Amino acid sequence: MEEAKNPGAPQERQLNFIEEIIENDLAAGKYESILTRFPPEPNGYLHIGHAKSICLNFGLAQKYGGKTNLRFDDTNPSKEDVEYVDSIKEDIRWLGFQWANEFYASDYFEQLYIWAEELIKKGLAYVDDQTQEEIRRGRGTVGQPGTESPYRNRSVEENLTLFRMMREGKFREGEKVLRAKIDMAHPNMLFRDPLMYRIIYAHHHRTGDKWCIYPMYDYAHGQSDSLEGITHSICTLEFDVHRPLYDWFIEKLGIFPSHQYEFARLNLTYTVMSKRKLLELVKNNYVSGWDDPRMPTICGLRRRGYTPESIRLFAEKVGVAKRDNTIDLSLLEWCVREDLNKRSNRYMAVLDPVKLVITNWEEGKMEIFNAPLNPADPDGARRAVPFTEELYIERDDFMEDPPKKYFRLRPGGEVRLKYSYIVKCEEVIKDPEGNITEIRCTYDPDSKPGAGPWRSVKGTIHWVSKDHAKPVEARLFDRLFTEAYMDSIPEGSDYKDFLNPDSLKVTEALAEPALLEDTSGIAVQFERLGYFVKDPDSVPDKPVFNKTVGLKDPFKK
RNA sequence: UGAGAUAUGGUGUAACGGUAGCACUACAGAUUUUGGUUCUGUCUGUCCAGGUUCGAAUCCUGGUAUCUCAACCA
Repeated sequence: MEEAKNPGAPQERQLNFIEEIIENDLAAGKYESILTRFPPEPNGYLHIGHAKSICLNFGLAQKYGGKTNLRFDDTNPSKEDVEYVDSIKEDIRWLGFQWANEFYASDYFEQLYIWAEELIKKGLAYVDDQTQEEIRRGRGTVGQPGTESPYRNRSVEENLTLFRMMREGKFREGEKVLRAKIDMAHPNMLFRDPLMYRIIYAHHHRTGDKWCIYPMYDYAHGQSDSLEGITHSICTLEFDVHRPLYDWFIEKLGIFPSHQYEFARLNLTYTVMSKRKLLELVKNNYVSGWDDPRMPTICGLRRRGYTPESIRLFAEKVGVAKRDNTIDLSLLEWCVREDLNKRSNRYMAVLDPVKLVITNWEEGKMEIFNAPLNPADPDGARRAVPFTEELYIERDDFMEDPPKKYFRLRPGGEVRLKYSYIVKCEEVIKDPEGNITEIRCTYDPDSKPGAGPWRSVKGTIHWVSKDHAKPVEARLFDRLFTEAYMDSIPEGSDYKDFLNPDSLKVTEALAEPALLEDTSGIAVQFERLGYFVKDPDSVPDKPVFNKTVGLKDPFKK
């Protein structure tokens, strides 16, 4: 006998580069335990890209026995709102994570101010009177060095006085800023005397009107990390240019040396991932809200039927690296199917019903079939499905003139009604316009499951009993809601038509009204999922509107 | 002709000088009470050019491409 190459040993998952850094730090005794943080700005809802970051930060802490803080980066009151902090907290909890502390950058405004005065006293910061335009010009370009501000060499005393007056509200917005004094010719643009404070007269969602000067990101983030004792401050790639400045403030202040590490942010095919654009979709009513099932937001995905487990699985599958990436949407879809398929209950529902009458059925008779709630668990819970003379089936499960490989119902053909009898189509009834209104069939009494030998036919389709079925309200069916939307989109329409809520049409029927409350698994029953909002800026050369997931399209090609 | 970052199949991600592996996708076959699920198989890859070495995705040199940075956003 040949020996197995890898006897029983499951392959260990490779460490990503951040895990490697952490393991090295821990091994070297640099830290006793790690502390990470998730630092959203409360200016929008979290999306699938944030989910990657959340899973990374919280996941790392879990893996290495550390903790994670939630810190709202609320340094710009003109863009932020409590609505967003509430939704962010809800989404993180829903994803299954618990933060050790809930902090706000605004908690540190006083300390940050004290440190600013300290830097002024060290001659490392100054108040600049230049206009925004002058500052911009003075910064130079990527190719050319900047020029120093005429106010750059004020005395420490004057700077201190002016800065205090800024805090006291003695100046108008834009009149003065506090800048770090570094190097106007530095090759890294961020070192050309970056702004530390600007004047904003806006109501802050937490500090109210206490402040009229607000720290910039670069002046607030590193120190906030430091104050909390964050060991590994993980952010996306575009901040890598900021890292030297992050380190500079920490070094000049001589405070706890948090370190920043960058990974590549998530991009998904066909998916808008910019907060700005998502906000636009919401504000202009192209979608019903941040939780519209077509949105790539966490709450949108939730309404669409995605589970926390599936999103966490996705985050694990996409990996963590430093190169720019565009993940194929099919991976996300695979993740829900993977999760839902093995544990969700199944019910039959008909989206676009057409009546099917059993002509040789005893009038008034009802038979109850016993079906598994989850076919993957045949010994588990079961449900009762009533079968009567009049049924509904899916309109596209019947074709009068089917193509070669069509397995479902056709004139004279046979098909199995899932969990029940085999029926044969004997007659098709149409209205004057030629639309099919009724399909008349005979059933084979010997094909009853469990009674007699099993007979196989090529097709099996789902159905509901007409008199037992219940119309379903769209709002109860977020998953189908999406599907119904999708089916009503005319081919070639651009995204604005695509987003027209008036195009909604839902005509489902469900066998067991009592089960309405539990809609888990509906998506899987139909083996279909919808799509994200297309990027408004992308050219719709290849629309993906009607792609069906997991169910092969027999008419393709 | 500034600085920083990154280059491995269609898409992601491993391999840390020693057989380029895994996942998604696609395709093919088997099983199947939905064409789903499950199982099996197949296709496609080291940015380029030199060099070091018995041996290079990996080290060296030189190119090339892509991304980020010139907000009183984060």
